[in-house]
Amino acid sequence: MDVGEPLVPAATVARLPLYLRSLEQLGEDDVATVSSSRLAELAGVNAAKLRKDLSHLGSYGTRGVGYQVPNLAAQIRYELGLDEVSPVVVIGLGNLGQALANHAGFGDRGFPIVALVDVDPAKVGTRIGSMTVAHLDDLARIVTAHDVQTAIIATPVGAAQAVCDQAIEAGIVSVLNFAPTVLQVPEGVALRPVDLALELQILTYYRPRVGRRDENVRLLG
Amino acid sequence: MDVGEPLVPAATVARLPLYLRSLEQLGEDDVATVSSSRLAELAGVNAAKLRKDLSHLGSYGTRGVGYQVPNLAAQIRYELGLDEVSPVVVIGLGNLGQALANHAGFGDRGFPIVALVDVDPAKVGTRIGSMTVAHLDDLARIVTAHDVQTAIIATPVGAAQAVCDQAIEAGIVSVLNFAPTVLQVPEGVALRPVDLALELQILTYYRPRVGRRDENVRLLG
DNA sequence: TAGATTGTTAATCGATTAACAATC
DNA sequence: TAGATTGTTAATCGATTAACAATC
Repeated sequence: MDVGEPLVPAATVARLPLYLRSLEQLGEDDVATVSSSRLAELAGVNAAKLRKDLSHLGSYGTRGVGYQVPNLAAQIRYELGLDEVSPVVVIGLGNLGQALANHAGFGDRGFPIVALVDVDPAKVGTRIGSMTVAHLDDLARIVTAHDVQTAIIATPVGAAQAVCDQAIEAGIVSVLNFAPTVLQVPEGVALRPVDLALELQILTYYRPRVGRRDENVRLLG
Repeated sequence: MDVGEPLVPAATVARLPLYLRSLEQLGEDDVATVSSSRLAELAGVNAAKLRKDLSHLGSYGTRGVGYQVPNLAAQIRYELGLDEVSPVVVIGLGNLGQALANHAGFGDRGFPIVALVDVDPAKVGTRIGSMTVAHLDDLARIVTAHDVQTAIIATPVGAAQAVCDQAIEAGIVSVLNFAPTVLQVPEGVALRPVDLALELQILTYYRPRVGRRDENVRLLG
C-alpha cells in the first residue's frame, strides 16, 4: 500500500530518548523554551543533527524562538510510544536480575517492574524489594494479569534462548536481553541486547594505550 | 607524521567484542576452525560485514578453510587491548552500583572489580560481596595501589559530573557511565554512556503498536 | 525592521552489501 | 583438480554536517 509517513531513521530513534531526557531535566527547572543549540549541548550532540532528527517528527519549533520544552517532550514521547506506562517482568534473578529488579530508574521513567520470575526453587517464593518471585511456568498468567508486553532477560547464557521462547509464547513482544548471547526472535517481536562487559571491552580500545600503532582517543556517545 | 595503520572504523570496533564472545563460546566446545558464515551466524551479523570487519585487523583466515578459533580470538583481544586484565572501581553503591559490584560477568571477562567507593557515611565501611566500601576521598590512593584505569559510575545524576572529574583527577582514563546524564571529559579520557531505561524507550518504538502511522517492527542488535 | 533560530537542502562522509578473483 | 572460503572491490545505502532561505 505504501501509505503514511516515512520511517524515522534508526539512528534518530536511538537519540530521541536522549533529547527527551534533557528536556525532562529542563522541565524540572521550569525552563519553558530551548533552542536547538542549547538542547544539543545538553544532549551531547551536534545542533544540526538534532534539528535534522526533530524534523522527522514534524515541525514543532518556532523560527527565531526555539522549542517549547513541554510540547517537544510530549511529541517525542508520542513518537516513541511512551504515552503510557509499560509494565515489565524481570526473568532470572541472579545478581544482575536482582539489581535490575530493585533499580528505581526503570519505574521512574515509565517502566515499572511488576513481576519477577525464575526457575530456581530456592528463589521462587522469596521476596525481592516489594515483590515475590514467581515460577517461570506462571509467566503466561502474569503477562495476562498485568498486561505486560516487555521482558528483561537476565538469566545465564545457557537458559536465555529457551526462556526467551517461553516469554514470547506467553505474549511478550519486547525483550531487553542482558544475557551475553545472541537471541533469535520471530518477526513481530522487538529485541535489544545489552552486554555490560562488552561495553567495557569497547571502552578498552579507546582507552589511551602506549606502544600501539594508533593512539587516537575518541570520545564516544 | 601520519604513519602507521589506518584506524579501525568505530562500527567495527563495536562489533569485535561480539565476534570474540562467539569465538570464546566455540573454544569452550573445542571447535578449532570456523568459517565467516558460521561465525557471522553466531554473532548475528551478515557474513560479508564480518569479513570486512576482520580485514581491518589483517589477514588471519585461510582461504578455502576458515579461521582458527584460538588464533582469531587472540588477534581480536590484541586489537582491543584485552591482552591483560583491567581492574575496575565502582563509584556509587545504590541499587545499581551494588548489583554491578556483585555482577560476576565483569570479572569473568577480564574486568575484575577491585574497589568500591561512595560518599555516604552509612555505606562507607560496609561490606558488599568480598569488598569493603571506601570513601571517594580515598580514590586516588586506591587507583594508584591497584593500578586501576577504569571506573564505573553509578551515582545519582546530580553527583555524576563531580565524581567523574574527581575520578579523572585520581588517574582514571576510562569511564563507563550508568548515570542518566551527559558527562564531559577531557581529551585523553575514554567515555561510554549506558542508560538502561533509555534502552527500554528505544525498544518501545519498535514494539508492535496498533493504530500508528507506521507498524514496522525491526529486529535490532 | 533587525536579530535570532528553525527546517531543509545538498554535499560529504562512513557503513553495508553483493559479487568475485585469489587461493587454500 | 574441484570445491570451498577468504579478502577485496565497487556499488549502494544511510548518516552527518554546514550552510542558508524561510520566517518568527
